[in-house]
Amino acid sequence: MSIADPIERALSRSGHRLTAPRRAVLDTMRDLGNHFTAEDVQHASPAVGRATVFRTMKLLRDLDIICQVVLDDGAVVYQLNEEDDSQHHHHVVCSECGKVAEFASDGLERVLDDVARATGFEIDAHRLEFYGRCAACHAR
Amino acid sequence: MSIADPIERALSRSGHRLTAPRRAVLDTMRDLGNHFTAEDVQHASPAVGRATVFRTMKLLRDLDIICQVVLDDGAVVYQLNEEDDSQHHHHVVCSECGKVAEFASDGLERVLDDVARATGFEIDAHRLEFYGRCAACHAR
DNA sequence: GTACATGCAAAACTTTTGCAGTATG
DNA sequence: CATACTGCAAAAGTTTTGCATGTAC
Repeated sequence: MSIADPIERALSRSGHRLTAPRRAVLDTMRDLGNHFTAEDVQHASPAVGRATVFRTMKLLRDLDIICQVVLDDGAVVYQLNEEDDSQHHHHVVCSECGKVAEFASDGLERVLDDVARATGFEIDAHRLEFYGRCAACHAR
Repeated sequence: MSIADPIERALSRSGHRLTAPRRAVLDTMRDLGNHFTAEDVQHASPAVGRATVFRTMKLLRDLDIICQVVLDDGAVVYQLNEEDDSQHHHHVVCSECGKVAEFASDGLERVLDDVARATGFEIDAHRLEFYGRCAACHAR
C-alpha cells in the first residue's frame, strides 16, 4: 500500500517506522502552522512522551522535514519545510504575529563572492534570516 | 582618572561599575579570542561565580560589546565585537578551526528589496552568517 | 518474530533567582 | 556610605539516557 502523505512517505522510504506518536507529532506541527519549539509540540500533544518529541524532532531535522529558524533574539525554533522545498531557502519572520515566509536567495551570490574575496574564506554554506512585519500586520 | 581600555570605558560610561569579576570576564574573553559560550568563559575563569558570568554576558550583550554568532548547527555562541565596530555586521565562520571573520554587508540591499517585494513584508532587520574554511585551513 | 520505537523516570545540563555580604564610585 | 554587584545555593527549565515494554513491518 502506498502512503498518501508526502512526509509520512518520506519517513517510510528512508527506512523509519510510521508510528502513532510520529503521526501525532507531525499532525501537531501542521496544526501549529507557524514555527514552534519542542515545548510547543509537547504541550499540544500531551499524549506523546517528552523524550519521543525530542527524538522525533531530531529525526525530522536530519531528514530535512523541519528546519531551524533563528529569531531576532537568537532563539532557535523549528518549522515544517514547505512541500518539496527541502531545498536551501531562507526565512522572513514577522516580529508581530510570528508568521514566517520562505524565499530562495538569488542575489546572494554576489555578496558571497565579495566576502570570499575580502576574507580569503572558501564559503560553502550560509544562513540568512530577515525580520520585519508581514503585509497584514503592516497594514494595521 | 580616565580608563585606558575602550570596553571598560564603555562599561563605566554607561553607568556600570568596573569590578574585578567583570574585568576577569573581559580578559578571559580576550584570551579565548574566538567565539565562546558562557560555559567556556566560566571554565576559563573559575574564580568568577557562575551567575556572574551569565549576568555579565547579558550586560555585555545589551551594551553591544559582544554579539551572537549562530553556528552551522544552530548553536549560538558569542564573540567580542571588534573595536568601534558595534555597527551592524556579519560573520564568516571557519568550520575547521572555528575562526570567525567579520564583514559589512553592502550588496544585501538588493536581496532585501527583492524579498520585500516578493513577500509583502516590511523588513527592518536581518541576520546573515557564512560558513566555510578560512585561508589557513583551506591551504592545508 | 525481530528490530525499532516508546514511555517513564532519572540524570545531565543550562540558565535564572533570592539573599546575605562586599566593595565601587 | 548608598547601592550596585557578587557568590552561593537552590530553583527552574531544557534535553538526554537507560531500560523494560510495546508494535510496525
